[in-house]
Amino acid sequence: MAVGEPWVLHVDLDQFIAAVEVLRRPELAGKAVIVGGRGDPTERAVVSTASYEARAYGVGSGMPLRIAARKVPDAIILPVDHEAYMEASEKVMAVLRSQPGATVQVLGWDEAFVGVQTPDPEAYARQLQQAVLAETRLHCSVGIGDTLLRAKVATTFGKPAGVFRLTADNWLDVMGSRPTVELWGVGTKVSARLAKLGIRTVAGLAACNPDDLVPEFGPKMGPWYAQLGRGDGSRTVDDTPWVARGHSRETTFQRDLTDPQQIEDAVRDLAAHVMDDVAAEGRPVIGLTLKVRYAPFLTRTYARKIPETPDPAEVLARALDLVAKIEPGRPVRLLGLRAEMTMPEGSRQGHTPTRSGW
DNA sequence: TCTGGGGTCCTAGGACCC
DNA sequence: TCTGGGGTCCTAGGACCC
Repeated sequence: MAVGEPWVLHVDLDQFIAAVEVLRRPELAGKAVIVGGRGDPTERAVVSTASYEARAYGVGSGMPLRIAARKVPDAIILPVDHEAYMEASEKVMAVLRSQPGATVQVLGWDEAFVGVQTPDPEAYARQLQQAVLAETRLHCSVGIGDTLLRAKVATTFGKPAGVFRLTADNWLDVMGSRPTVELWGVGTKVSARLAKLGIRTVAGLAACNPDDLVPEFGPKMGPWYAQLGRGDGSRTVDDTPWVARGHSRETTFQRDLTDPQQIEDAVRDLAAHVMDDVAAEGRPVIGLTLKVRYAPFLTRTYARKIPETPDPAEVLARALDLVAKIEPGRPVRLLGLRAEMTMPEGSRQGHTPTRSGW
C-alpha cells in the first residue's frame, strides 16, 4: 500500500444528538426534533441540538428552550440523555480507531481528529464515512487539512455528509473574505476587538504583523490570533488519553434562592456530586472555585487553593468556607462548584484549539 | 428572548521574596 | 532610608469550545 503524505482529517457527526434520538425512535425521522434540558419548555433550559428540520425555523444550539418551543409549536422536545450519546459516541470512536493507520484524537462526543498517511485523503475520508454509517447508522462530515485548524474549518464546508479539503493552497481563496468570527477560537468578543483595530476579515488578520496585536491581546494571544488568520498551527494528531484537570457541577434554580440555608444545602449537594466524579479518578483536590450567578445575570467566582486532600468531608468544609463570600440577601440564580485536581506526569493538556499544543 | 452544563487556558493585579 | 528589577504564587475575571 502506498504510504503517501500525512494528512489531518476532522470528523464531525451530523446533528449528532438528534440523530441518536431518531435512531431509537424512527417515527421521528423527518420531523422537527429539539433536545434540551429535561424536555420541558416551561423550564429554564437551553437547546442542546436541533434536527435540520427544526433549524429551518431558526432554532439553534444554546437558544432558550422556551423560545425554541415558540418558534416551532409542533416540535418534538426531548430530554437530554447523556448515557445514550456517550454510548453512541464510543461506537463511533471505535470505528475511527479501526481505520488503517489512523491516529485518533477525540475532541468531544461527536467529533475527532484522525491523523493518517495516504496518497488520497478524499478516498480515505469516503471510506471512513461509509464505515461509520455501516457500523452506527450515523452520518458524518469530514474536513481534510494540512493543519488541525484547516481540517477543523474545512468540515464546515463539507456538511452535511460531505468531504472538503482546505490547505495552505486554498485557505485564503476560501476563507480570506470571511469575517474573523468564523475562525475556530475567535468569538464575538475578540472579533469585535479586532474590528476596532481595523481587522475584519481572515485575510486582514493573516496579513497583520503578529507583534501589532500584542498590546491589545497580550504576548500569547496576540500572535496566536495572527496565526489563526493564516490557518497555520500544529499538524500533529495526538492520541494521548486526555486527563481532566478538574470536575465541576452547576445548577440553575427554577426560582432564585435567597434563604442562606437553602443556598448552603445547594452547595453541599454540588460538593457531593463533584466529589463523586473526583473519587472516580482517585486524584486529590488542590483547589476550589465557587461560581455564583446573582439574578439577573451578574456572575461572580470565588476561588481558593486548599491543602491537597482526597477527603470529601475536608473538601466540603473548604467549600462551605467559600459560601461565606456570597453576598447575603441577594437573589441567587445559579450555583456552581469546581474542584481542581493534581495532574499526573506527562498527561496531555488542553482540548480546546486556542491553547497548548496548537 | 433571556440565556444549561461541562470543560480549558490566558491575563491582570496584588502579595511576597530575593 | 528609599529604592530597581525579576521571579513566583494566588485570586478574580474573561474568552472560547462542545
